[in-house]
Amino acid sequence: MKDVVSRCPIEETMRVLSGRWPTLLLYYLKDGTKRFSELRRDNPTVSHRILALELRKLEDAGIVRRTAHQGYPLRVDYDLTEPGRRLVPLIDALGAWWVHTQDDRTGGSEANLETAA
Amino acid sequence: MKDVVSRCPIEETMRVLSGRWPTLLLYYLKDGTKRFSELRRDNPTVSHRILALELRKLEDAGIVRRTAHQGYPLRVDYDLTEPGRRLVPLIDALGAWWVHTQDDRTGGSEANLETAA
DNA sequence: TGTAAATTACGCACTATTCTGTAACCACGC
DNA sequence: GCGTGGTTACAGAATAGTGCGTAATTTACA
Repeated sequence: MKDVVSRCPIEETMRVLSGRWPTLLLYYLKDGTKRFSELRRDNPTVSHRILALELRKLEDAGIVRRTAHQGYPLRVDYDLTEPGRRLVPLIDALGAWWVHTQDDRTGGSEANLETAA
Repeated sequence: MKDVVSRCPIEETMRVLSGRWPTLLLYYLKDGTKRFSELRRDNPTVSHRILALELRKLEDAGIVRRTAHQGYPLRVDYDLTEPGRRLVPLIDALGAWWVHTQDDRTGGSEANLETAA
């Protein structure tokens, strides 16, 4: 459960996307470039340590690109890579699945789809 | 961070699918009905406690249906519900995304798509 | 003019919480 | 006693949060 490299692509993908933060960060980054502090403001419940760790994980996975500008009060930009952008609609589809499923349970006939755009 | 019901459907979906086992179980169940012990054999690295917990989680989420036959040496069947079956192609798409992404890194021009059907 | 404070993006150490695994046990019918 | 599906009790591992420190520079203020 440590360095087991599975050959299963789904397992590999879930290794990166599992947890609360990865998909949320994808969600906030799909609008464009964000700075570290902006991402913290977007989501105040994540600690800075975890945010840094998660961003690094996404960077290692090739989903997010980190751009550090050397300068005075320090400044780092994050944005999605091409693979990262390709991931966005898939994650949106998962959200739509959830909405659809809840809809089946609570409502019934009248669809009240709120498919994330 | 305990019983916080988020309004974000993606977060809700990931709450169920996060971790190693949910997507794997979906994968094994997409072929049809399986018994508890079959799922253990399919995936020997999961402990039976965790398997029971994960199956219950998926059942609560409405993804898996549990059918207990009362009888001699006890027998329980698991299979996917309708929402569960709708989830399968989305998960396959995540796998395909991974394959594609790895392909971009190692290979380059010639696409070697293995989009799971 | 000197000093303190704020800013930004973290790293490190420590703690708290959560997850996962092991082992034992239950019920049942044979 | 065996095998089935499942639960509980406890232990260890993984994950998450808190708070302090750092770098360089600007601002706050007496």
